[in-house]
Amino acid sequence: MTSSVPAWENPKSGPPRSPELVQDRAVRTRAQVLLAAARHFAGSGFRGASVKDVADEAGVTKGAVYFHFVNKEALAIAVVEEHYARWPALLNELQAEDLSPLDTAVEMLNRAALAFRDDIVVQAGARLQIERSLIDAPLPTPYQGWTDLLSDLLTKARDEGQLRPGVDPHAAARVLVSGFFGAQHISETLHHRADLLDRWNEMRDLLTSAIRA
Amino acid sequence: MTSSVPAWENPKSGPPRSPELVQDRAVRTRAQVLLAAARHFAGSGFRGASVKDVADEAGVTKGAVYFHFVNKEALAIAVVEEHYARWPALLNELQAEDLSPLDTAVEMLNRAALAFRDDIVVQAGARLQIERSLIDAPLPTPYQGWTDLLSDLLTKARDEGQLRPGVDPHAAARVLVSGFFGAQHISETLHHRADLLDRWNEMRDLLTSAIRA
Amino acid sequence: MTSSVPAWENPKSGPPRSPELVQDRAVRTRAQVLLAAARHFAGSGFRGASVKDVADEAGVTKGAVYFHFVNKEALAIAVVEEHYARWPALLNELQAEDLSPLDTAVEMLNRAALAFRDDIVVQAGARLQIERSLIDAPLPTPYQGWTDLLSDLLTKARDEGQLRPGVDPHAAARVLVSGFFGAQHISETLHHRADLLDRWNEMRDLLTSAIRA
Amino acid sequence: MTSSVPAWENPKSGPPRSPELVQDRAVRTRAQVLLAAARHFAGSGFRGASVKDVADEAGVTKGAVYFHFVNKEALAIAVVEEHYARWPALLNELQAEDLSPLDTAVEMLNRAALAFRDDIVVQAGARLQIERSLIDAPLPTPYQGWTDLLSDLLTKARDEGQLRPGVDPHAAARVLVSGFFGAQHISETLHHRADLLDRWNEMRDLLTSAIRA
DNA sequence: ACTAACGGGACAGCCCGTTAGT
DNA sequence: ACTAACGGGCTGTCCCGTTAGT
Repeated sequence: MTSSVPAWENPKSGPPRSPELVQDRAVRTRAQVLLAAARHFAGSGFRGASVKDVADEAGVTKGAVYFHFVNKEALAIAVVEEHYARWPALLNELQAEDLSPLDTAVEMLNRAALAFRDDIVVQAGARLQIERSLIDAPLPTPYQGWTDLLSDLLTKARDEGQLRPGVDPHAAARVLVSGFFGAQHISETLHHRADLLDRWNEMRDLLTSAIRA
Repeated sequence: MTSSVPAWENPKSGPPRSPELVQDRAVRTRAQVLLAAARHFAGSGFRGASVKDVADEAGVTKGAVYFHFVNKEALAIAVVEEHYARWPALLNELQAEDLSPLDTAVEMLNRAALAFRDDIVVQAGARLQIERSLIDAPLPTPYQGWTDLLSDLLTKARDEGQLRPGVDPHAAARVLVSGFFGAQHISETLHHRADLLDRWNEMRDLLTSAIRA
Repeated sequence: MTSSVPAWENPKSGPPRSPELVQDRAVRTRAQVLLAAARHFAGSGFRGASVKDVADEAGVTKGAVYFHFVNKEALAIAVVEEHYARWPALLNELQAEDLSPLDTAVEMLNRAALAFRDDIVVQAGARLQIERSLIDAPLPTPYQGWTDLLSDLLTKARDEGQLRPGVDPHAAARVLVSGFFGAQHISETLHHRADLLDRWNEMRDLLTSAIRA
Repeated sequence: MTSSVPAWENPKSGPPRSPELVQDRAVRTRAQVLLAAARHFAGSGFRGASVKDVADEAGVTKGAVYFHFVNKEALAIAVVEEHYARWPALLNELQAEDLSPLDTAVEMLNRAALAFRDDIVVQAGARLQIERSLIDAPLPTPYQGWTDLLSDLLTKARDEGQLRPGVDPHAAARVLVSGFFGAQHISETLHHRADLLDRWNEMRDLLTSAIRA
């Protein structure tokens, strides 16, 4: 009853971004810079965050930042990729729990809501995606991975008779993604995501009542 | 069966701000600047659009811009207020059509979708609201006017028995707003709003199937 | 016996570079900046002279510099054009003296030697031309104007029987230009142009003894 | 009839600087770096060439460059010294051919023209000398070695009656040097030295016709 | 009511040189 | 003998806002 891994954006293996970076101090520095960048990008956006701010918060100089990242855009890309690296990991966890496809889909979003509330890298990635037109570098296409994943799971759900007749799995997937990101964004704008879970629960309950058989 | 005008953000529309602005060249210049600002804010965001860009597109110098607007933030505020001035007008139109409260609510959103697709001022206002944390000036609280309006209409609809039992009008209003803005934003990000109407129709159909009695 | 004006690099009219720039303070500022730029370019070269240095010496800020010149390259171009504006003026003077073509050619170079020794703009232009490969902006082709002018004059001189038989006017013109700039450059490098006139006289005497009939 | 070796700038050529550099990998690395530096200095000048560029082209890291050369200036000095090491070698060759002093002088310059056209180290050295004021390190005085050599040879030529009466050997030497470097520089600027030999032949023919008895 | 001109301050990006590490 | 990593500093550019001038 578990579903196979869908095509997510970043299927290539994890930590060792570049084959070098052998000194362990370096990986620590890089991680610090990345985290500092996430904090500032999340708080001030791409233009609002200066490289010096990031360097200061990371406790290094700009020279060190530019050793690890060729330019500011590369910093943004790294943060966004770190954001996307969260979801395959989360899916792996869930597949161990042996849920139905529909429950897997909903639970993925439940956990994602938690991540959006608590994980600064996830928040930064979301904000950078919103500002992607200001960043002249090719970020991964947003929402696509989520839409594909949910389409896949909902198609399986339909095949197993879990969906109300007449519900198109692909349309439902798009609606779930739009609803999730809309609720998340408005919660962030109005209440710094303090009510994110409540808002998502509201959204989820209404949508599932329309989708579930 | 028509519903009263709700508390919207900007009820103080009316005539031009200062009486001496009635000189016709000045008002024309002001309008040109505002339109140019809308275009650049919509396309490049608040930080990405420079005052010089706006002035050039309006065919005036920066000095002229600063004659009409004390600073860049004032420009943004003016655009956002122009955005919010659209909705009371739209509501007035609809009330002449004598629809039920639920249909009024849905039709408001249908027309708003058209405005988001076609009206540069509406688009600019939406983008500025998304970037509101970058603009250190008090923009009107976003989403609130829409939520209040829809809450009002849905409450009326419930009183008239149009809602499915157990549906909370306030929660449903929040969900509608989140769904609308989520679908709108994703359509803008992925396809420059070309598929906005399709995406909104998908969203609307699923939500109304859960809400309508 | 006077010769017509040859095709120099910059035959377009003089001072009013751009149609605007109406305030007289502005033309003064622009001239100050240009002179300061000439001084620093002559002394430190294109890369060695910073825009801040130039602004400081001109007594303005970088912002003012960038109002008059779009970028550092534009500053260099302006200096070089100012350099080239010297020669048509000089030629005009000489034509009033009714010299033979050959004497006109030689006297042009004599006066140019004085200018290279005393005129900071001429010196700066020469240096920038030497460093032209570092400046990614299209400077006027160097040496060409001088070669064309001298070719023209020497051709006239040959037609009047002033040249030793077998001397090619074009080759002689190229040799004169190379000899002049070589002597000028070495004098600058070794003695800050203190002995420029002596070196040029040496060069000129030897060359004319080979050229003159 | 052969002439003795004149005082050239860099008589202390000889074996490698420090005895422990004889480790073969080190000398190879040093040579690679020097060649890479010559290429970049010739193409981009002293300021335009970055140490990182040089290191990359040499296939090593900046640290390796700084192991062999204390700073960027030392790199430039090494290239210039390598440039000057060419001429004594060339003179030695010529002295085996048993030419007259005047022919030796002219032939030295003929061969030098070939070197300026083909040898990147010679080109780089020439360019660095032109930019010497930007390099705050004491480069050997340029042109002096050539002038001394030619003065010596022309004095001998005069003593042997090869010079036209009234020609000062020292002045003629200075003129030859100026003419050579002027022609070389203009050929480089206008045609990337493609016509260097033609231009030098022109110059040489005119000058020798004025000098030779 | 609007323009030309200017001030001051930031920011991204590089670049030279050094040090920790091997 | 050489590399990976990092520090500090500077420069060109741009941008917001103001003032002199008309």
